[in-house]
Amino acid sequence: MPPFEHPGTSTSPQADASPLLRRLRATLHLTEREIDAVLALPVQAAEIERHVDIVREGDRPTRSFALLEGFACTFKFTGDGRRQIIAVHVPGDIPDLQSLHLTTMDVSVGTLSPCKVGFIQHDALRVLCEQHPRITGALWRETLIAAAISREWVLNLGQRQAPSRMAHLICEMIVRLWVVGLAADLRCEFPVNQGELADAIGVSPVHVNRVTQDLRAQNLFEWKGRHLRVLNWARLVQVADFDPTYLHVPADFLPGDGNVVYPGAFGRGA
Amino acid sequence: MPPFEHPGTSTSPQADASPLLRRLRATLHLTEREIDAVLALPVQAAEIERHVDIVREGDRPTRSFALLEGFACTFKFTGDGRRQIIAVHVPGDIPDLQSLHLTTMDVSVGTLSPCKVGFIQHDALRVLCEQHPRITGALWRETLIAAAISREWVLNLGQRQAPSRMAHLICEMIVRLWVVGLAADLRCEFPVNQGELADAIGVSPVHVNRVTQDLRAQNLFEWKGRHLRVLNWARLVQVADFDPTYLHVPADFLPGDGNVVYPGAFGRGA
DNA sequence: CGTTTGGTTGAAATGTGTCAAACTTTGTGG
DNA sequence: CCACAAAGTTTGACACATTTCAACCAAACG
Repeated sequence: MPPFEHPGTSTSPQADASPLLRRLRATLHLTEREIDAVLALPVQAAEIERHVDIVREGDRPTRSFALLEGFACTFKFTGDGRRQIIAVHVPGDIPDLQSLHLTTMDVSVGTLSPCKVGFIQHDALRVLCEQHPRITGALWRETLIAAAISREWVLNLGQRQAPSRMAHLICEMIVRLWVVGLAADLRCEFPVNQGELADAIGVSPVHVNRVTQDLRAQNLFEWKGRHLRVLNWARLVQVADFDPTYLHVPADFLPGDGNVVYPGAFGRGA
Repeated sequence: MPPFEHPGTSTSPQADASPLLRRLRATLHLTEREIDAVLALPVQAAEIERHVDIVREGDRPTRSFALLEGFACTFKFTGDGRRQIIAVHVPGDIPDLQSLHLTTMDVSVGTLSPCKVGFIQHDALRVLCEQHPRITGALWRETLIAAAISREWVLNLGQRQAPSRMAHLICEMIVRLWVVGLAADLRCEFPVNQGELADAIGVSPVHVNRVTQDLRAQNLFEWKGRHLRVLNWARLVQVADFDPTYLHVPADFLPGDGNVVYPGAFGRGA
């Protein structure tokens, strides 16, 4: 499938940066002036179909994009064609923000579902950063959280077995979607098939199938079509060995009404 | 073992930030003023023994540190006590720079060998960044490269088998050390034992032993004590499926005298 | 309604883990 | 400089999680 080229007729010429703004304001109190500056960003909106690459390994982009609606993922191939999904992106993310400072893409980003995205030229972002140091900090922070997530994935792939890996990915998705209001009631869109999940947790599609049945049998969640519903959050967290610290979300933004005990950095005795 | 506390008598009270400076200048031309600003940073030097934690998961540091000499690593435990080494740090790195913008550490950093480090208060870094936007960019870039490295580790752990994983880690170490002049002639310090290597590539120590013997038998490298010597770089790169793009090192800074063909982002036919 | 996409199953092959013991090297104190 | 302890490496036998292959089935789709 060809990569995403310049937006065609299906593209609305402009969009506002409000999802981006919402994201930044979640952790940082912005002044009027800063808010205006973000909203003044020239954003080129585009709708992109499922399973289309937006940027590819080797590209040298002059713009980044904010994911406004839908799901995307970052991935990479080994020399013999095995794909690893390295991150899943949810609305509000800026999946290729790193290209602002790293000229060559070392990964590809593609859509998992139909998406709405907003492209922003690097020049515009650079001006924004120069004039608003606190926004620089907030964007930098975004890239640091993305980095924290890949670090956790390293742990997940390196040390946990398939059932935990899978539960862990689901926990992460739920929390991140919860934060942006897309997983109220522990239900969410999850437009991924078993093969894609397999590429994300580093196991074969067949094994994903078996593990899924197992977890389903334990009544941890329902997953059908593009919809996911967690039935037993506390237990899922336990199976996943999930500690949300790495997501750097304030504690009161986490799902689980206070009854769920996350392992926590000090939960495993000294 | 207790974490690293306030530097004791073995600590020389100050050090200069020149290794840090060298790193920044590698990709960015700094002005006199910028150079002076970096050198003026108050750096508190300390010598730290092998196998000591410098920062721990859950900490809320008010400073970061530059690794001046020696090897360190970032790691994390699962709930049942399995350790994953998430990154290996070489001189010039700032392993916990993320704490500048993320208040709580989501990983630990510890020494692999005796190290010399230089602590820098976050306040000082923040002032530096405010006054020198290009230095902000360079530091941000450093964190982005660290992120790119963990992404590659995700691929490595998720899709490659033990022999490739191991070869890949060695290739990465060689390139990163080569860049800072510590792997001339494809030899370098590698103060890691088989158990630690196991934690880094996500396999058991026993299996590391077997795989090592295998790769050694193929005359790819010698590894004895704390010293590593690559005997067949081209072949090692091949076994590792190693494409150094993700390290974001200019091509002419790579080892291999031009005869080595790295797979490259487009080396696998489209 | 047929075609495509995605899910499910079983049996056999395999890479890696585990355990426990022996061996070798390195470091250290007498 | 030796002797001993500690740390690290090597081995074998066996267990097990996961892969592979191939077939079949079910649901979604146009």
